[in-house]
Amino acid sequence: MPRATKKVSQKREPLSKDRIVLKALALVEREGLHGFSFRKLADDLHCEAMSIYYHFPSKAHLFDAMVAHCLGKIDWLPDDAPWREALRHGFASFREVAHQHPAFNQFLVVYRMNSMEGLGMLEKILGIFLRAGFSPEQAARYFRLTGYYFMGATLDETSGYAKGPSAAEPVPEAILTRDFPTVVTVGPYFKPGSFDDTFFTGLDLLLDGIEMTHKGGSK
Amino acid sequence: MPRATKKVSQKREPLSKDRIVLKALALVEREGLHGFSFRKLADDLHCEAMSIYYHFPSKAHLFDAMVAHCLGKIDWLPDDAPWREALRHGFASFREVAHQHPAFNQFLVVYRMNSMEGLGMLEKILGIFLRAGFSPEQAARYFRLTGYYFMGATLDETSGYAKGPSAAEPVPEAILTRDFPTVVTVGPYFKPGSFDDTFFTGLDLLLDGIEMTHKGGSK
DNA sequence: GTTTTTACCTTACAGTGTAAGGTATGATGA
DNA sequence: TCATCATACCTTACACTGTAAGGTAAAAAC
Repeated sequence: MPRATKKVSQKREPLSKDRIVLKALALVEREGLHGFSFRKLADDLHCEAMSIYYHFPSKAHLFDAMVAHCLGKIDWLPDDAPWREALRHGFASFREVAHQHPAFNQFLVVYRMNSMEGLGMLEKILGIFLRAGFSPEQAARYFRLTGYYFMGATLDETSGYAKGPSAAEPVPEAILTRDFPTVVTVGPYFKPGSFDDTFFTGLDLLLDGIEMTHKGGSK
Repeated sequence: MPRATKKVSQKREPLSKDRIVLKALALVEREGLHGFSFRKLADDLHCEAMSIYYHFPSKAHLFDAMVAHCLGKIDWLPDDAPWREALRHGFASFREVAHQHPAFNQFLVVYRMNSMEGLGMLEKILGIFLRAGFSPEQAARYFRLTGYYFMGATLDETSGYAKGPSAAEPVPEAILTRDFPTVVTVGPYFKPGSFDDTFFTGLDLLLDGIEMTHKGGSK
């Protein structure tokens, strides 16, 4: 059906970047990344689509602001905290933010952190490694390792296999049990119940490995 | 500019699923995931957009087939290979495929593996863990850990920070050096030169950790 | 020789981001 | 007080998207 062309003329709070960003994030969660559009967002805001352009010159700019909003919610320990705790805490907080916006997280993980807020996050994490005494080269490498793991983890947790089918033609149950017995056997353990445990197990595994090169090498 | 409405009537090879899939993958690499469209694909195939619908009932079905094509190119060691080598080899091969299709990889990593080929991949990896003597629960967990890392790694390698700006308003050089000194210091080490090293360092770190629980626990 | 199937094309439609330009309201300067 | 200007929003229009509905020429099946 076509969307309502005439709106009831009603009092409504004026637009603002913050209000638009919040409604946009909510819309993405309601309709999915794919289902998001300026028209639907305008409906939610009780305004016309083009009014949004007064506040954001393009969809890309709006999405930048949404990323910035999410990154801004990450909690970091003070700079003098021990590096392992600082990393664990930062990643855990980031992960919580990702879980608050599962649909938007699909955008977040492929977002290149070249905005002010994105660079701020890089600065935070790289700073933790450098202050811990790692060389710039080590910092870059370990940032990558932990970042890889983190991105993949939140991505899978928010929109992976456990979230149900995305293939256009999902495999029927009968064929599943016949052709993929291992998947069926292991399937029950793919439930979100163990997400937390699994996540921190892997993160600690990586941090253990990183800590060992630290103690052994540059001390 | 509008695309040419009249085509030069010329001999051309008939359509086929394979030909469409290959051209579609090429188009995604040329124009990006965002720039892909059935009209452009039809131009490349020298046919009309709707002709593609004879072979694929929807864009989702076509993209499923593209995923299947990519997954089909992954090389796996025989079932009797040692589990660590089998995993390393499979992931390394998958990674090569991902690097052959960097733009499409953005779709691949968020793809839920519920298609025949996706489940086939799950079956392969879970099988490696089970044959190695891990319990189904361990298999699920370690599949997750390694999978998280792998997905994040290929994602960052194919479209991460090192690939240049994606933010609508990238931060100017001057502000970068002023506000993000750590990023600037570490920046040189973010070049793709060390991708291979970094990837296998992290993978081995995880496999080391996994191997230790194996030896210690269920032997 | 008739019918059916295959492989493609034409047209049309609702929805997309957004360029171009219009308009009501309030602030500012004379 | 009146003209001017900026702000905040809206209207219209355009080139694009995926795809539903239906048409058509050639090949295959009977």
